[in-house]
Amino acid sequence: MTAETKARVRTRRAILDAAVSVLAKNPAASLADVAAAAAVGRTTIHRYFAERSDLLTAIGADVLDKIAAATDRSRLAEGPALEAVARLCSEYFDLGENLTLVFNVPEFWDWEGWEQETAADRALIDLVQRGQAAGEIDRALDPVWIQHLIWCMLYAAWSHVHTNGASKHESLTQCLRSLTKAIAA
Amino acid sequence: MTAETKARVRTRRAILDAAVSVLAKNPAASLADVAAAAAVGRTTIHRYFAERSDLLTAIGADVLDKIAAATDRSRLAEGPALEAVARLCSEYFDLGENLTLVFNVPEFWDWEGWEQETAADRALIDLVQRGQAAGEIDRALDPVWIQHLIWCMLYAAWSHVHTNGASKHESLTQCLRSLTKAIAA
DNA sequence: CATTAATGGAACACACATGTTCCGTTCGAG
DNA sequence: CTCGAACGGAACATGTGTGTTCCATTAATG
Repeated sequence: MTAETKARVRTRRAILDAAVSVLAKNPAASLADVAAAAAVGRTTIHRYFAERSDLLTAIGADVLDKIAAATDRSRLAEGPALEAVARLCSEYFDLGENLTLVFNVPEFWDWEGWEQETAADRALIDLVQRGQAAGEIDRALDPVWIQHLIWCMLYAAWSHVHTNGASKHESLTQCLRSLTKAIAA
Repeated sequence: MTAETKARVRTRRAILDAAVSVLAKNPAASLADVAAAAAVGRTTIHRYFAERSDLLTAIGADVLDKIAAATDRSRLAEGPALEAVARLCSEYFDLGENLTLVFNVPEFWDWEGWEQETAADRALIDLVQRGQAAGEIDRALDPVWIQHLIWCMLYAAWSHVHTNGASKHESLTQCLRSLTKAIAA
């Protein structure tokens, strides 16, 4: 018998998903709110995550996994750099609440998990440098700034959807057009 | 004798400034934290702002004032549209913590104060439309999206300073270059 | 069917932010 | 100098989130 029963992984997922959804909209939400959204008792949450910080850490790790998966799907090494950037942004945009959560929840601003450079970070930086070497991407822009810019523009795109009621597709289109022009040579 | 003593306006300013500084870094900071930063007793804060929400409302109004002043200084009606946008961004960037505060404190996300269109909003939209009519600014981009984009890129610039230790000047330079290219025709 | 894992809910102690009251002290205008 | 405005600090009541314990119930497994 595995230590991780099917039931346990399912409820764990339910808690994580609900927490992402609730906290993305209200960073000050209580665990009772998360429990309600997950259709789970509040004590059950404490069974899986002893303290609130443990839940947040688990969420962070989960987001990192999703970012890694989205990066892999983007096949950054293939084709023109600008098109690869566009593919990556489309994938990242689909992270939805997982993306806005990182910006909205203060506990993630200086989270330890971001400090260490991930494979996804490395892949993006490499892609930008490849584009700069090939003359596709503006050499005057710092790759780290471009990385920062991409995340913030994706956040802007989602923010545009939520506050101005723009459609997801239209918002992403405007975002990609702006971003591509911003970093092009 | 005016109802507003010189001493009162000074402490009021001290509280507001301290609150902006503290809350920009930690949106969950207590009023005791604000009081300590303002070198003021906690009860004094309640003398000026009965409830926490009153303090936040006052901060919002103060930020709106600063935005209006910065917009006026930018003289958006003069010169090429792209240069006017750059002037405006430089002024807005100087708002510093007043800017990041609005992004970081959840209470401001759906604040009533933003709903009504201000003169600054109108001036920026008008400027963008003027630029589009003159062929300086990309006609395929929605003016409201551009407005959104400007704020988010300024936030990105400050974020770049804080997390990556970039210099303020260098960060603003990269931001302006990216933004100008992004919205140019 | 029987046993065990998994859950829900009540109850509790604890910590902390908030808002208020009260009183002594300090500062500044007249 | 004097008087009143402004302030600081202690104390208190309140509300709320957190983490824990305990017990009854339900679901899954063999």
